[in-house]
Amino acid sequence: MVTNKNSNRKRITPQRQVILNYLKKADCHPTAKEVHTAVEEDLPRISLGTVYRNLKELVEEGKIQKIAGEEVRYDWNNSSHGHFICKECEEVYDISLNCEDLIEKVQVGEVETCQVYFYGICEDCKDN
Amino acid sequence: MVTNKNSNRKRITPQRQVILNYLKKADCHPTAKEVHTAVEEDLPRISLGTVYRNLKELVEEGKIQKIAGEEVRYDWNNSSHGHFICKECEEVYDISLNCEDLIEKVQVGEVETCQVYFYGICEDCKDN
DNA sequence: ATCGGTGCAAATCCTTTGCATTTCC
DNA sequence: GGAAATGCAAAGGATTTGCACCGAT
Repeated sequence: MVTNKNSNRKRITPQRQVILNYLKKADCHPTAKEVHTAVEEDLPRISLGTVYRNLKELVEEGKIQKIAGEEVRYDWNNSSHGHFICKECEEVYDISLNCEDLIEKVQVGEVETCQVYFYGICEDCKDN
Repeated sequence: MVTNKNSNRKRITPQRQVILNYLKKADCHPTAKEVHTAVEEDLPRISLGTVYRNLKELVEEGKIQKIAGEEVRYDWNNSSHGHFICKECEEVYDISLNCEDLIEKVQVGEVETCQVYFYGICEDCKDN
């Protein structure tokens, strides 16, 4: 089930490439639909289904992160960080933190990825 | 937006009561559908829509937690803790940890709730 | 020629919602 | 009595999937 390096099963398609590149450059946390809209500029014929398929695989490969807030969003940057999600405007902010300390506490299994979510009202919304 | 003690707007219905009691007693992390199936024993006519409505309100009141893993699950226990989610069997384990330390790092807004997820393979699955 | 990936559209699944009815204060 | 909650069924939205076709090895 694990991808075998010797097998040339997985292809790097332009679609996959464009999606990953977009997520790398984007300093936001787009939804699948937003990714689709964005990559359509480069690949006008790309379908939403393909975007979903590629996002799923990129997550499984660990190249991107899936953020499960009120809406599902995606994030490049597999470095250790959390997310603050504003209940008001639904904006997502990156929060740098060290997950290693947390992972140490886990005994029930081997941790592959760690995600931290903070929910609240962001400063911008509080000021209004 | 905060529930006003003087207003008698919110009713404590048997449905709400049964749902909350079930979550309190259950030492698992049920999905909405599982909650529905469970409470049907006490309230045979309860609808899935009502379960969703009540779960949503209980989350907003802070009485229960919504766990957004691969599937959405619910959890009583508002004490500070995280969840380990097994990629293989999808079992959810409680991980006790102190969120306060994490919350201190957040500058972008006031944190109301904090959730920590660990993904990996649990010991049970690894042994097989 | 083959086999994985794609586009398209239909199907599926989860959750929300409208509305008539019931329930509780 | 009247607001709020319910049950039911329909609607909505996000994601997945089946299938014929395309493209790279």
